[in-house]
Amino acid sequence: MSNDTSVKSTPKKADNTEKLTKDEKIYQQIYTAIVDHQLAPDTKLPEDALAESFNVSRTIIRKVLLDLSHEGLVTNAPKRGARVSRPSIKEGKEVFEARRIIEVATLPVVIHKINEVSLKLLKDLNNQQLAAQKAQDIKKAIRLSGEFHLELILTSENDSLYDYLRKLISRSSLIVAVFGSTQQHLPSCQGHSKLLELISQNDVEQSQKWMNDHLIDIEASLDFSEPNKTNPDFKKLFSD
Amino acid sequence: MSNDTSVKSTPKKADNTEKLTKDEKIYQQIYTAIVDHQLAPDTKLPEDALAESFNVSRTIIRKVLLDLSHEGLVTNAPKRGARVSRPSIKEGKEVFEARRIIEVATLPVVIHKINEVSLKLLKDLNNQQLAAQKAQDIKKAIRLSGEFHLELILTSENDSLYDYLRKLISRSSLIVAVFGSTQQHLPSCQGHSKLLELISQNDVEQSQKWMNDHLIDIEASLDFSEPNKTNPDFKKLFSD
DNA sequence: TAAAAATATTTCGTATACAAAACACATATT
DNA sequence: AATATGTGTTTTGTATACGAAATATTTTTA
Repeated sequence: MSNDTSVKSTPKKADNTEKLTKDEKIYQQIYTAIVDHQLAPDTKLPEDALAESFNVSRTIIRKVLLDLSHEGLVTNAPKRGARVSRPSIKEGKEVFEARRIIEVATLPVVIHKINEVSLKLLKDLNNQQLAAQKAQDIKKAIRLSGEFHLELILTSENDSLYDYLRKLISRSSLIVAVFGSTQQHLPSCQGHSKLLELISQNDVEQSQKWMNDHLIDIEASLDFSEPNKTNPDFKKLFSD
Repeated sequence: MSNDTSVKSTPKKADNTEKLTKDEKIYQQIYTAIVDHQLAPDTKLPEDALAESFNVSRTIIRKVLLDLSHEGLVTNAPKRGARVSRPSIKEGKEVFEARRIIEVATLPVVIHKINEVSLKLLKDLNNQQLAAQKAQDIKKAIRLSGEFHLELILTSENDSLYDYLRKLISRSSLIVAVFGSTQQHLPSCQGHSKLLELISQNDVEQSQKWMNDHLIDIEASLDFSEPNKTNPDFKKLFSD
């Protein structure tokens, strides 16, 4: 299709009434399956099989996989096909460092430009997230948390930054899939309530400090210590 | 090819000895033509014509154009083909705002991690740029300036940020093509010398201030006032 | 039996064919 | 004359075919 709508380079509200072309629908389905952890890292994504299950030709699938690789969710190895990306420890740390830099440095603009409508939307998202947490629906809570961070930067009215943060947050889902500790430390029981308060008070400095700590908290809930599961340590495994 | 090497998602030195596949070579050629202003914004990029001139099938060209659209250099309109992107005024301002945010906020990491080797490389790049400016080779100076900014962020050792800044700098070239004022204000006669000095002294605060001012300077050398040439004002044009 | 070689099978990379949409131009209509 | 309609051409979207590389399987050999 070669259109760039499937790339979602423009921030838009969840206006699901808009028509999606065939490849955009397929993109969305695979995208969702990956960030929702239904497709685990390293899962092979063979063109033939996908083409068959979506009833399209490989041409379409190849385009979708290429788009997903630009999003960082899929890794394409020449001549050996696409797999769901498995972020390395280094990549995991880099993504959170990038998020800290972007999200903290954008807050002054956000606070300067935010209005009542956005603030209400953010409060709604935060309430939904708190409800999901109370209901133990971790996945929903994580998704809503991501939406909150995105909605926040949307108020900066900078499409380029929005687009970049969207990619970082997508990749964060993958990173949680790989490095999320089993005991689910579940950071931020209070969600983003405190941040909203600070933003309402136009407190740039404290907002930035909160955001920085918040992202460090999330990162701290991950376990970057274990060796990458991609290369199992056979020596240790079979030494007896 | 569906490989992601053509996307250049990993920072690497200008190691031109590495083998490029056919589509990567084509990508590079079109990429260079665009950022060097040999292909002006809005120039149509018909698949057939490109396929013929590169002696490949449209399949390859479509992949290259898709990659370029992810880079932001090409805009793909469904069913009506690809064109060299013409950044709007809003996009132009956004790109420089994003650059300010990224490059200023990354400086603490850069200063923390920089070593003698990178510093020497940066000094070389800066000297080359000054020489190019003295020789009135504006295009070369601009290219070297971009390489300097990229090399700088490379020292932060964050591939994701590097990748994003690379895209922003590519798009900056396009923005200069569209909004660069004819009298070439030529900012930063001293290049990046002062910044290197501040970095050597580990002066985070002053470095950040310098970088912010520097990017504002560059932006100020552009003329965002004129109406977008894409939609010529016919009424004004033919009113006589 | 285990490693190596040969063969078969799968999967990817690319060219090509054809349908459908967009475009350009000529003709008709008011 | 300006807009509208129709027709032919160009260009894009998608499926498919085929060669080539990678993977899996079998056979051979030590």
